[in-house]
Amino acid sequence: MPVATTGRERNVNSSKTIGRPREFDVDEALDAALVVFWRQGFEGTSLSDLTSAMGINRPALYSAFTSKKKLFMRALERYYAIDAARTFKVVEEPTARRVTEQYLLRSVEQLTNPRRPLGCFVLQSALVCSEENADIAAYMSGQRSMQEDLLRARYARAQKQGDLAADEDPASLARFVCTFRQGLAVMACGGMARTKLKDSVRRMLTGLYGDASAAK
Amino acid sequence: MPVATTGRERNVNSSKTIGRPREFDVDEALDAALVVFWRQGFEGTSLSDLTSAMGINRPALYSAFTSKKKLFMRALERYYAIDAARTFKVVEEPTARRVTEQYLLRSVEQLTNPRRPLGCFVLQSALVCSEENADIAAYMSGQRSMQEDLLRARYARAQKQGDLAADEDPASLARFVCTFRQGLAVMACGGMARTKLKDSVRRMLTGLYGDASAAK
DNA sequence: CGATTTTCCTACCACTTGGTCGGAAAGTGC
DNA sequence: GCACTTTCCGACCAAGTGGTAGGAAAATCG
Repeated sequence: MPVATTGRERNVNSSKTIGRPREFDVDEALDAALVVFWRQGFEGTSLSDLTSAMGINRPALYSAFTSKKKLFMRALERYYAIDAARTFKVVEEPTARRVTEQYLLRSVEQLTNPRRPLGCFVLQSALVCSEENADIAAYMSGQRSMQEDLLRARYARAQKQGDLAADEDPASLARFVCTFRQGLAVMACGGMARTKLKDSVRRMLTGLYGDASAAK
Repeated sequence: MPVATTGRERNVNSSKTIGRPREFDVDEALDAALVVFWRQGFEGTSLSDLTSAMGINRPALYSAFTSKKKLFMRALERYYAIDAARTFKVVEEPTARRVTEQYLLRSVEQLTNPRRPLGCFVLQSALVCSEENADIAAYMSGQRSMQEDLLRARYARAQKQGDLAADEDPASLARFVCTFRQGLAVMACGGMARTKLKDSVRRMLTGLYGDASAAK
């Protein structure tokens, strides 16, 4: 469930604001922060890493984003809006099978987007943390399981509509698909090529639906 | 390829060493360090976290293990020797199919060992890192791909022996199995129950080998 | 016993961490 | 022009980081 709405702030270009106008674009700065968190993880990213990537200085960061953790949460929102939106839309596909196929194929596209860091922000930005930041690791884990919930709900609906076998367990199926997709994310993070990931997806779909699966 | 040999140091109980005897057991301390790195990741673990868990003070740590990174590498060795050894032995199974089945089932056992932190040390201790520790993240990524190499070699041998279909691609198969196993590791790290992981493994094996797969 | 070797441990090091203060600067409305 | 509002930014903060120095302590050897 992407948290939606990026860019609440009035922008530089919107005419007539009172006080000195902000000299940087909030969304651009946020995107720069997102990329650093994505590459180095929450705990591997220092305030200095952030400010130099964002092109602003420390007090500007704090006045715009309050704290490192809040900035991270804003970056997550932006990730959902910019990078993950297309993947989440697979629940709109007409059949359960199409949902699975498109979920995995779009995941691969997303995980190996050449214009972005490799892998999955939700996975690698905070898989584990020190006690001090355990809340963030737990939050990200919750975000991951929400993807599973989304699929489970979609499969359950498909079952009601007779589009999924009555003896199938939607929760188990969703869990299985998500588990595999997390594996794709790990491999993508390690630099595995898109073609190889797609080959694995092809195998997965063959296992689920038989040889006649569409490999796009 | 587990790096083997833990415990090169002369131990407290081995009689007659010159100089003041060490007051802590090196392997016990190493194990305590392993657990902390496992739970919090390399960058999420501070020297203070380590010394308090190991029950020693800072100079003792440095005299025994040289540096934080070297200690981490020693912990990795110990992980292979203590936690992963049984999983790696699956290559000794008689058939390719048995190798796959046992690899996944033993992985689940290992990932949810109730006497250990959840998940996979090799995955979660350093999935991504700051630039300063990028070497560690890269090293761990290499360790993960060595698991894939191990399986690929085993499948290739099986193919030579006629135990794996001639038109099968051992590299692709190994990649697929390893990708799924990394997914299991992520889910285990997030607290997914052993029974649910085994259910996913059952699905995976059914997809690979058909319904008559042994679920142990 | 004293000399030697090794470990233990308090105190310390320079540097980085996340975060803030307060005045100068750049806009607005009147 | 002047009051007002907001941002910019150098300087600063306490606390924590990985790592070390150096003397006291505990063992062995002769």
